[in-house]
Order: sequence, then C-alpha cells, then structure tokens
Amino acid sequence: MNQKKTARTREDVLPELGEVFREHGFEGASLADITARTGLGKGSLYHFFPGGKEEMAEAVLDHIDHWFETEVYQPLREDEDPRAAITRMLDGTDAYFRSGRRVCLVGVLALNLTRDRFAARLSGYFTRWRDALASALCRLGHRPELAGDLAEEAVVAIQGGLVIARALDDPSAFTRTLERLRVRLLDAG
Amino acid sequence: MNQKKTARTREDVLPELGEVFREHGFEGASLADITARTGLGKGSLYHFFPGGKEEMAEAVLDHIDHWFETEVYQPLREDEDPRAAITRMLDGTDAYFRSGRRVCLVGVLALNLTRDRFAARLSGYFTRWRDALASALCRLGHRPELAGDLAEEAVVAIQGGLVIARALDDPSAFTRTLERLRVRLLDAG
DNA sequence: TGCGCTCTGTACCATTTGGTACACTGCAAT
DNA sequence: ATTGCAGTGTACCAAATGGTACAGAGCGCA
Repeated sequence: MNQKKTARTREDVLPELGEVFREHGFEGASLADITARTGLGKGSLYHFFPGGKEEMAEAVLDHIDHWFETEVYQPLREDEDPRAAITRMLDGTDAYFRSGRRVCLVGVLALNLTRDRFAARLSGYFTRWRDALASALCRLGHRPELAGDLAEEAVVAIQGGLVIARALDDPSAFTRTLERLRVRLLDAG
Repeated sequence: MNQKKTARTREDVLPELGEVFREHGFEGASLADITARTGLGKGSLYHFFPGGKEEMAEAVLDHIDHWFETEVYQPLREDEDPRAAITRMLDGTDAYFRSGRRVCLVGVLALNLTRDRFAARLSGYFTRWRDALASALCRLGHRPELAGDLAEEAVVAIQGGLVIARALDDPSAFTRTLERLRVRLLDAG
C-alpha cells in the first residue's frame, strides 16, 4: 500500500545505476545524472559505494554477471536437455535486452578505453557465455571445435544485433538476429 | 625531409579526431584529450570547427562515410563481378578495423544517448552497407529477400565481432568472424 | 530516555569542463 | 611595403565535474 519513494538498499539502486551507465557510458555518466536517476544524494551514494563511480560500475557488472550466470550459463552447462537450455537462453536474452530496445552494458564498456579498468569482468562475461553455450551444443551432438566456433558466432551475433538495432532505431533487427540463431543453433542437433 | 610537426588542414586532423572519439566516446572525449592528440590548440580547433565537439564528430562521420562509400559500397553495388566486390569488402573491412584492433566509431556512437544527435548519419551508414551488400548478393544469384537477410546478418556479425574482440582483448575473434562471413557469403553463390 | 548506528542532505572543495576573446604570426596577393 | 586573412597560442570565463566533510534524521534497542 504505502510504497517507498526512493530505493533504500544498495541492491535496488543497481538497476537504475546500470541504466545510467548504459545511456551515457562510464566517462559520460556524471554524478548529477546518477543522483537524478536514482533519487539518492551524494551522501547515500558514497555511503554505499565509497569507491565512487568505479565501485558503482563494478557492483552493476557483478549484478549483471550473477543474473546471467544463474539464468543462462548454468542451465546451458547443466540442464540435461540442452535444446531446452538454448531456447531458454534465447528467450531470456530477448527479455533481458527488451527485444533490442535495451543495450548491453558490458558491450558499451568494452568499446571505450574504460575497458581496461574492468578488463577481467568484461572478458569473463563473454568467455563464460561462449563456453557455456559450447557445452550445450556439444551435448546436442556437435563436434567440440565446431561447437566452440558456433557458440562464438552466437555471442558475436547477439552483440552485433544490439548495436545495429540501436543504430537503426529498429529493435526488430535484434529479434531477427535471435531468430537466425534459433534456427542455426537448434536445427543441426 | 622537413616534415611538419603538426597537421595543418582540417582534413588531416580528422583521423586523429576519430581516434579520440573511438577511445573515449563522444561525451567522454574532452577538449584536453583532443588538443593533446591532434597537437592543435583550442584556437585552431574552433577555427576549423566553430560548432565545437559536435561539428568535429560530424566531420569525422562524414569522412568515414565517404571512405566506405567509395571503397566498399560502390563496388558492392556496381562491380560487374560481385564475388570480387564482396572479397574486397571483407579485405577492406579487415584492414580498416586493423584486424580487430580498432573499434567502429559508428558503433560506439550508436550505443550511447548521443546516438540521437547523429541519428541520420548512424542509420545511414549501416543501411547503405546492408543494401549495397544485398545488391551484390542478388547479382551473385541469391533470391532478393534472402540476400537482404544475409546482408543484415553480415553487418551484424562485423559489429559484434568488433565488440567481442575488444572485450576479450583478442583481435582474432574479429578475424574469425570475417572468415565465417567469407564462407557464408561466397559459397552459396 | 538515551545510546548507537545506518542512512541522508547540504555546503563546500579544487579541478576540469566546453567555449570565447583576442592579440598575434606568417604568408600570399597586391 | 602593405594589406588581408587563414591559422595559432594564451588568457580567461561561468558552469559543471568527482569527491569530501559533517551535521543531522530516523530508527532499533536497551
């Protein structure tokens, strides 16, 4: 009934923080942008994240990583039905990126020089995705090196689809990309 | 023998300007970065680009657009040997992006909110690439709608390959992407 | 009631920001 | 030689930057 006006815990600012970094990039995101978006003053912000912007971005990346780990990577690695796990990955990805209307923060941070600050997190995100998908493809019957190549192609396509969808301001470019992947990943099993 | 210490004309600062925007993004690129990289003081900078950062970025985008138009798109549209034109596109793309060590400025600008300032240029760059490639694929014997889809897939893959190569700090992820495209674009003709 | 703690707003800081003003340099045409 | 103008360096500006200090607010608990 009585809903709080502002987010209270460190945890629930993370999504809003993520949106700011998505929209402005790391260097471009000012504390003014951040306080405006989160509703938190500098006081609270530096209370939760004594390390400033850098710690905020790290926390957001950890949060994202955790989501993908449990929702996508683990099923890909462990689900006894790899076909179902891949379908779940595609649907989850479509939902997470809002069918192409939302951009990938990891991709955004990877492009600038800021990449170097978060190098380990950024490369970990993509290599774990690729390896988890390769694992599922292997269990689906693909030969190992072919599975690795196909998995890389899929991760590449997803990132590219987000860039193009945003550049064209046409989310359908992303959903078409996912459809192509659905065919390519599931048909040859 | 006597080489000039600094770039002189508006034209030859454009590559250096482009690098700054690539490395920092639009919002993140400060005038200090720009003067440092180009060797030009604010005086000269604002003499060449009275509109400031925005005009600089527009000039760089025009420059890039012109390069791709003459080196890639026109051959794709007009070369009587579409197979050769596609090979030229792949080789030119590999060279332009330094085999994955360089990032695509158009892609970088597309991801942030700054996209809106340059919306027409950004979408034009990708749509013209896709349509030119689709034209070559048609002449190679593909059915028109299939050619359009394949062309979109290629443009998506190139952008994605750049993101992944940069995130992993592994340019070979980009060259592998180009190899996959070489097969897929040229084999089914 | 009063203690202790997390959380928050505000005032403040030095530095940097994008941008302007302007006086100067050098050279090309007269 | 003089003029004119493209190109340049420097000083300057108000505003915004990331970050700090600190005095409180609110609340759980004794």
